[in-house]
Amino acid sequence: MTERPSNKKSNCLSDLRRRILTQDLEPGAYLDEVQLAEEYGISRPPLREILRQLAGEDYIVLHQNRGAQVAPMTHKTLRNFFVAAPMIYAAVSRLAAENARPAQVMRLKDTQTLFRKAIREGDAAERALMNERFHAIIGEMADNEYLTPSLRRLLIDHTRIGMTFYNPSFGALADQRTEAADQHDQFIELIEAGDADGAAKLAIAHWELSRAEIERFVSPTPMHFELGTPPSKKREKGAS
Amino acid sequence: MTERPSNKKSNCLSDLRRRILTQDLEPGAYLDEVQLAEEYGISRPPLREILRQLAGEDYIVLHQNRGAQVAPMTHKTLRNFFVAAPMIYAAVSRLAAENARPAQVMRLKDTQTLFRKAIREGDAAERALMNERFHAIIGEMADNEYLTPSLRRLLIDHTRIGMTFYNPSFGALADQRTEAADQHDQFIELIEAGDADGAAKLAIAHWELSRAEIERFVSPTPMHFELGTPPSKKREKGAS
DNA sequence: AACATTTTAATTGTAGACAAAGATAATTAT
DNA sequence: ATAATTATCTTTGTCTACAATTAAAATGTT
Repeated sequence: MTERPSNKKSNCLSDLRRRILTQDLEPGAYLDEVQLAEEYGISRPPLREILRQLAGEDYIVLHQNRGAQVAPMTHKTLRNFFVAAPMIYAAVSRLAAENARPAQVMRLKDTQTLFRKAIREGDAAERALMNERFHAIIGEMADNEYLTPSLRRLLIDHTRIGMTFYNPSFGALADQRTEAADQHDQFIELIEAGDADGAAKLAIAHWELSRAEIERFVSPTPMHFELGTPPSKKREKGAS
Repeated sequence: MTERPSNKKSNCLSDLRRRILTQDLEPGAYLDEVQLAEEYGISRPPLREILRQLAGEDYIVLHQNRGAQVAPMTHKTLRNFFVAAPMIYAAVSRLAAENARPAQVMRLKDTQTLFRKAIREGDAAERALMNERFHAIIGEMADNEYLTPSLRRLLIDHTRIGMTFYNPSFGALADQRTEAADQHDQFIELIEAGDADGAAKLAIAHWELSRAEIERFVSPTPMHFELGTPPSKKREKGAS
């Protein structure tokens, strides 16, 4: 309420990103402009600008005269993800090791600290967000404006998939998370050492670990992705 | 003037894309909201939505309280482009050959017809746009939402670079363009035949041809990219 | 009672007016 | 005359109100 307008707006933007990444706003959910505008203390025009930007970043999809929808997960999502992820992750990690700057490495270490803390405390959303931030920083390090768009897109769904499959009662995943955190430490070391080949190789290993976790959940049961609700049918509000 | 509002808006969006791709709006140029709003017969709020979307698509960059700037070309542009382009183009072309649908192939052929026509008639802008569309359709065929973001980003600058280096008085480029058009025909054949390896291989060859053209112009003289004008200095209007 | 049609309500899209921030011009002091 | 400060103007950012479109409800018809 006492914030400057632009702060409220950027806060709204980052918070909507957060809510989509953590599945607080679920894939396929429809967003209500007036409700969100009130919630973030801004009027509809600036909110609509934010929705357009989120659409450009592929967090949401806009439908003519029928509002904004959180980007749905389709049956093709996982298959396409498996094709693109290792290629982009490896390429970005390689470039990050070549181009990383000390200030960026510091931010990476800070994020890793928060990542481990979230694992310790069993905070699924925070863990997913810090993992996303970790890899987004590696993307910044790569400093290649032609690869970051796909990396960002991958991270959106990778984070959401990670939230979907999160199951604190399943003990085997605890080991998986510990190993993932250890690999993050290795990323930091390799990037600091400028070891491009090592970073690319680690990216593949890191990917394979994540892939194994995903496949373990996908294989036995049919995928429980939300299919996007068609616009003409009854629309569920995401922020109810 | 007699158009329905939403038509005016989508027309504005696509026309701004066109003007940026053809360098009618040059890299680094600043855009005037009121001027553009008048030009396209809409008010500022919807125009600002469009600018946000274009920012999300990386056509332009927004600066807090100092307006929208056409995405600048920096000294790193070409280097990063050379790293990312062959990888993305090859991957996308491979997937296109695997997944292309007949209706898409038809659109590809139509675009190719327009592409050859533009070459014949020496229409540089139209040629650049039809080349962009051709490769964007291949991107659609690939049907992988994680690769298209980077492909789109590459095509923006590839198209702009093509316009920059376009020189109708230089005869050697005529051969280059003919060969590029022939390769487009080969793309169509390979995609229709579902030859993934062939399409990926052709993508590399197509890239090498383009790369050679670019390097021929870059080598002798220093790059004549526009560096983005810093916001605090006097700002040139793009649509003057 | 089921279906089609009309009426009502809710939501999205747009416009014009106002507020705030930044850049430029003018003024004053040294 | 030059530099700093103030004032003006331009441009961006936001809000409220209105228009248009779509979804839902109600009414009427077969």
